[in-house]
Amino acid sequence: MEKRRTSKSSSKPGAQPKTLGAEAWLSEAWRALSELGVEGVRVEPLAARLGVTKGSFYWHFEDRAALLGALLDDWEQRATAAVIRAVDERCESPRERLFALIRMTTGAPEAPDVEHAVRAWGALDPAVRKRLHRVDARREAYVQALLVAVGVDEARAAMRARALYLALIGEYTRVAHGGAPTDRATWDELVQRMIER
Amino acid sequence: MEKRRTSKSSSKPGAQPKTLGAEAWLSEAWRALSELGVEGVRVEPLAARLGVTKGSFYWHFEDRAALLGALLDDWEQRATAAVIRAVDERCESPRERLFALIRMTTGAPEAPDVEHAVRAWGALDPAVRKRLHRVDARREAYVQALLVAVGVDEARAAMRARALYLALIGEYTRVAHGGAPTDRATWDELVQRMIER
DNA sequence: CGAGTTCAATACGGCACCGTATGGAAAAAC
DNA sequence: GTTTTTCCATACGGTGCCGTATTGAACTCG
Repeated sequence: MEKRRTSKSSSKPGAQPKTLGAEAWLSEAWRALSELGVEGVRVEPLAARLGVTKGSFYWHFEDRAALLGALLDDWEQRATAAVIRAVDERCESPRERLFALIRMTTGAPEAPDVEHAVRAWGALDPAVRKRLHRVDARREAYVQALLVAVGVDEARAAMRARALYLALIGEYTRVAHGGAPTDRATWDELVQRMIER
Repeated sequence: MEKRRTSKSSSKPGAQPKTLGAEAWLSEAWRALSELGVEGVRVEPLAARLGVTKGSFYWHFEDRAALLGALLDDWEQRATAAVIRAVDERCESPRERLFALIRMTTGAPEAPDVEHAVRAWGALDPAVRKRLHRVDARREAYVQALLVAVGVDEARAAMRARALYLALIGEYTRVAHGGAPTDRATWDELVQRMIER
């Protein structure tokens, strides 16, 4: 038959499968994306690194575009919900949540590369732009809500949430270039300035 | 002889030359870079857009790498000195200069694309990273100096200069994706917060 | 054990691009 | 007016990548 891409193997989590699954391709693709950008996500080099040939790839994926699409889906899901949940679980007061949010997002070691790669990608592909907009809007709204909860009035909160988020994007970009991460004191200073009435 | 790349033609500024110069290639390369990223700067497509063939390109440039190098030189020269000079000429008080600086940098319509493209490029090429570091350091130092001149103490000025500059990078990234530019009020709010004692 | 299913190897045609080699036309220098 | 220089066209070989087609090995299940 010519039906492929069923892929529910993987024996059991914990036993490394001697046969590749789609996730293996995905994770290699993530590495390539963050290190080389979208243009670095190529089928044959990926295959070489995985120690297989293209034959495997085209069994798991329709084509290269399908892989890129899968990357986006993966990112959009994890980029927002996970962080917000973690912050909400860990802290109570909105003030603590703000500081925790900044610490988490600026502390994750591989986040900048991924984030920057996706953004660089977005400058090239309109489909990626849309997702970026959604994610950005969601994150910014969350920050704004925290600021309001702290006591900043709506209008100012919107402006400061934007400012904070812009700085965060800037930091991702900066670190993605190998720049030294901005230290906690600087972030605290900024957040503090944004919080005050 | 096999000596090429002498290129001092261009008749006179004002008369459009019927024959291409290196600058024509450079400006097309800029467009490609900002629209498509480094990987979009390819010799043959550029030639097609200029209505000539590769033969022309390899007369003016050693190879593709030389073109990319020329782009970097061009950028580093214009990216810092020009803006600082303009601001210093136009305003007197450091406070005014700060607001003017932000307005100029966030107001230039093609700056975000160029800036973001160079930064995306920097994530891939270590040689580009170095230039980025230099430029970033110079810009940040300028902002810090302005903050100190306004009356912020050194330590805080360093942190706030960083924060401001990060936000600016973020804005470039944002706008490069087709996001709406952040409005003046938001910038003024941020700058104001960074200025206050 | 034989048949189907799952995953990968091999081999192929095609495209886009790089860089080189060589020749030609038009302008500049003599 | 011939020679030289300047700039571009044409043609070529080479590479890296995409996607398809076909075959084959290993595992699964009857």
